[in-house]
Amino acid sequence: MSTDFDNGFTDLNLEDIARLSGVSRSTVSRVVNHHPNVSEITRRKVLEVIERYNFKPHPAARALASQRSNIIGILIPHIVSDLFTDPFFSILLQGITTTANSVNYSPILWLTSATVDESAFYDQVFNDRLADGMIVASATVNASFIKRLDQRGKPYIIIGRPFTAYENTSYVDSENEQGARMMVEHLIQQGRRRIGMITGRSGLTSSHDRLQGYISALQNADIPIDMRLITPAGDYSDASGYTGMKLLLQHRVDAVFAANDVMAASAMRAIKDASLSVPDDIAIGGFDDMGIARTTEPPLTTIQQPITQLGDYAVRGLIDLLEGRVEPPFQQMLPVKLIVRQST
Amino acid sequence: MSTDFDNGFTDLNLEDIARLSGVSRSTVSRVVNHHPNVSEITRRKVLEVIERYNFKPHPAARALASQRSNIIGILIPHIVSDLFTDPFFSILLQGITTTANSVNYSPILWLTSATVDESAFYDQVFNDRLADGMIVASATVNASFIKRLDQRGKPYIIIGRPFTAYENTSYVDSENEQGARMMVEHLIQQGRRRIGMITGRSGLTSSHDRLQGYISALQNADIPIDMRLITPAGDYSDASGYTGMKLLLQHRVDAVFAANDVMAASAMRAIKDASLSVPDDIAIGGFDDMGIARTTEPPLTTIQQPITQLGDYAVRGLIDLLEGRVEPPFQQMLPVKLIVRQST
DNA sequence: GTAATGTTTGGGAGCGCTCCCACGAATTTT
DNA sequence: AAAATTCGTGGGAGCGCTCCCAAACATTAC
Repeated sequence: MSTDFDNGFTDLNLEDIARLSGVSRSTVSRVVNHHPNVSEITRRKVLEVIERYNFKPHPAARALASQRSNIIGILIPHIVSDLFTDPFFSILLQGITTTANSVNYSPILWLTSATVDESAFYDQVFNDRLADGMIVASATVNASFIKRLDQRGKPYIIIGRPFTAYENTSYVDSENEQGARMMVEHLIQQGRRRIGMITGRSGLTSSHDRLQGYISALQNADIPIDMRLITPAGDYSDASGYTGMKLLLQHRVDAVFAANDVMAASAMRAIKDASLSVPDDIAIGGFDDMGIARTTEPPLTTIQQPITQLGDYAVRGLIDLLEGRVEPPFQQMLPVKLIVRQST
Repeated sequence: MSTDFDNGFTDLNLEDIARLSGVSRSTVSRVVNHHPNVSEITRRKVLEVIERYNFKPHPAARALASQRSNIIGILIPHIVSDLFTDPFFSILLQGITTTANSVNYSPILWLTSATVDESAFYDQVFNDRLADGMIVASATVNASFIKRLDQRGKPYIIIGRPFTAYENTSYVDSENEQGARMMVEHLIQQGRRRIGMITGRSGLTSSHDRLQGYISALQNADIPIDMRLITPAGDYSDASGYTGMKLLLQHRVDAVFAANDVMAASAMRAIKDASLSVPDDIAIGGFDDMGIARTTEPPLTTIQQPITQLGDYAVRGLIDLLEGRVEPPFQQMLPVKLIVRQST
């Protein structure tokens, strides 16, 4: 079937294009899908008709026949408040979407939210028959989550290395440990010796890895680890940065590495409130290079994460998995960069 | 066809369910789609089998046969930097996604980004054959954009009332004008008389409407409009709030209404840098009730927008349009709320 | 020259649904 | 009582593609 002007829109199918260009349905299909065995002359002829009528194959028909939808699911199982305050997910989403679109995939979105029944939501997600594969954007996935992901039988990639069973799961992540080490080495090189750390939310590999980097930098420099200089209760929040810094002030630190920029900024406030100065009395280093790092006073030395590329690699890796070009697990760590500003 | 345990997953089709429950394909289809004419006993029998095998109809097959995909496109044609700094879109996306999922629709995402060829991107979006309808989240759509949207022949809803031709286009928006009026009336009620305004980015209906609300509040109170108290170059950015406030300081204002919270916060910095105090010397009101409004010193009086509901209404409106329950244009303005904190 | 191989093309079957039509059974009307 | 209507159900056709197979033709090898 094919009504020519459906809502003022040409809406033809393969068969119509075939008729209009004097070839068979199969040949048009070959042209559309860039199959090799089509003579140049036929290809041109068909392409011309396709272009003239602005023909696009019907995605549902294609999906049904080929059993591939060219749709990838993006799951962001995060609590609302994180989305509010943290542009990380916005940027990530942009990276994923841009790359997906450029390789002819459409991203469909699953977000949890406070108002929704979690278990029903996950049933929906895990029973989805539409997406060819999925990207899970969260570092908090646990073993049972990964198990369900595996049971689903379709490729997936996690953004942020998970703690559990990660030997066999596919992920992309930033070099958190190396970034933290770079930051602390930088502080040491500036002559700082009593270097404190405000840690991230426990249970996340990013927090773990950043702490690890801090420790290894100190060890490499033969500076003894002083447990009192590591705040126990940091959780990436503004508030925990402030209270963490208050604690560290009692131990006469001359530098502090905060596990993210938000905490670094609130630590700076705590320092000022104690009538001390950054970086003269205490140097501050952050992590993430969010917008806030540029607006603090003084601007914040921090570690830049390649967030957009995280999304980009996740999509490309997933598609490689999907098309069988690589075998799981697909694992990729992306380099980070030290951005020196005036806080150190 | 139907292999029973495909990747450890039951993956049956209608035909299989029909055979397993001793009825025909058609009857199963009726059960799945909640058609009325199925006897209670048959329905139960079929539902039991469906549940036992966790059957879900194949979305592509369904879409092909019914010519409806239950997918809605979400277009956010915004520059990167906005996404970075403004949680508006994150919250909106969450609202849209949550509602869509709850009514069995899947949202697919289109985001522009700096690295992508705009015209190719829009060709892709406007030629999409997958989505049943789309939600455009941007107040900057112009007449030619709306024309293409109309030509596409599928329902759409714009979030944010557009300037052009809006009589016939469907949109949902917040009561920006009314919100601004409420804020300025509040300032007047607090005894303020020289009330300045830092405007939003020109070309957006939100900026226009908020300015309009400011003007009408003053007029209602018989306070003459002083053009020098309206900054010409506000654009919703941190920087423009600061410079705008610097300008207003030269005209001895006793209150300022900033068209968003970001500018209100930077205006407060400008006031402090001039050694004046908020609210004693100058009261400040914002708009949006973003997270920042709670962390300024003092906390910011502002107007709360129902962002999540904006997404919710957009989805519901779109589906009503899709299913022919309402005729376009679907237009809806959502109420806003004055949140009084300590800055006024 | 013929045989073997490679290239290009068309047609059939099938993907898993929906939707229409038809038929028999149950129910209501006359 | 038969006729008319409603209800419940099954089967066929079709949605618009892909993919396999075979036929037709061109090319190369022997």
